[in-house]
Amino acid sequence: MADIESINELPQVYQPLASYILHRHKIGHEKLRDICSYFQPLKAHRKELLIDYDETCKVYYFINSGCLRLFTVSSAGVETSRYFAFDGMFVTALPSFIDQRPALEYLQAIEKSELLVISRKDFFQLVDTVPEFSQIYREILELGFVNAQKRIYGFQGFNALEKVKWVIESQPNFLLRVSNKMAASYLGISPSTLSRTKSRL
Amino acid sequence: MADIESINELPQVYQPLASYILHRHKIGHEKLRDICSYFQPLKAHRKELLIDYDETCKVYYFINSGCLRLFTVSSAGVETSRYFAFDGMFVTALPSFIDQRPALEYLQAIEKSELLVISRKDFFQLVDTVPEFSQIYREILELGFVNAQKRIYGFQGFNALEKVKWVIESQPNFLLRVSNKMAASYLGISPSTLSRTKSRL
DNA sequence: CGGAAGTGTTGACCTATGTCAACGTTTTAA
DNA sequence: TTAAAACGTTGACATAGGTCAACACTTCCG
Repeated sequence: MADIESINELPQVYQPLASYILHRHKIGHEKLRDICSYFQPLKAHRKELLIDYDETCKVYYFINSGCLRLFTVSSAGVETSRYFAFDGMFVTALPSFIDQRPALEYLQAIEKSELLVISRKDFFQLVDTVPEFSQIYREILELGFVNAQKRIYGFQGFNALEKVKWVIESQPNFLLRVSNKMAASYLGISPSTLSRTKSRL
Repeated sequence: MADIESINELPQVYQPLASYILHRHKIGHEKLRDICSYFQPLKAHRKELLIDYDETCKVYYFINSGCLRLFTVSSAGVETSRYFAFDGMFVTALPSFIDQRPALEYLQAIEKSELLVISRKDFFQLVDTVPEFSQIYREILELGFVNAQKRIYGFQGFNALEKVKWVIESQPNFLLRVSNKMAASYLGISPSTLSRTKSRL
């Protein structure tokens, strides 16, 4: 049980990440420590903007606790929520992170959050030198892809009621954790309609 | 220019794939030949089903020429088109391919198509043994993820006119190559609305 | 503690888009 | 080659859901 013990040797702040990795891969605690050493703890307060619209994204975030949201604002000033990431998940403005072009979206903490940050340079160095981490990145991409697909297909031709049922089904805590307004902008319906729909469940 | 010449040494049927790889990576022609050797040519006729709903997907396709479509059919019998892949693109029922569970979608050739097929086993063997191919898989996933995101955000809150403009902008040949009915089911609008919208452009 | 700002809910009304049907044209397949 | 099926377009009509406004409740912050 060396791997399990090795979690406890690590500083508290790395335990969610260590747990994330060990949950997916057999990995020695040396390597685990090494991976963790590239991540810096960071606290973000409610509503803090982590990536701005024109910014090129240079880091990846892991969420120890809290919630981050990716969103855009249309020319008419309407916010559209793209994605919500919760405790124990990786998140960044991925297209910008990959291509090093302006994000064209915002990344924001919507609750007080405790994060780990890794620079893009270190991230890809881990990807290129640690097979287990390369595998983790692959899994993040696979999961991201599959989730994006699910979202498209979950929405395609669905009416408001079906969308709400779908989100309750696929992310049971979502409506409890996220404000109606943000949830509505995620589901692509108006707050009024979301409110009316929930009352009819 | 050994790499360029090496394309011409390969059988005709592998040239689009070789071109795809060389376009993205420096790679010796030995390795290139080796990669190609895992792919088998396959012809598909118009409307041929390559993956069925309950089937677990065991292969990846590369399209030499033609067009493949991923779609589902609702309980009410309504088809929803999920994705169209054209010449020079990789495509499969990815969630099923990754997790080896039933596809829950159909993969169909909508034109007479010339394909290359690689088995899942060989695919992942290449991923695990050829760094360039691992990189290619990563790029497929990244692109797939980014495209899926673009599609979500391209659709979020857009009306019919905006969706049509968006698809013309992001995939100029799409409406020329795909029937109105399928295009409509991809855009999440009715064929009537698509027809009316196009006449108003 | 108290005023201000933000949020959720609900009603009234309006509009974009869906449904259905008719019709001519194109494609399919024997 | 031709009959049958599928498709694209268009009109008439129905409706889900958007917008806007009012109001109560909660949260924020000086």
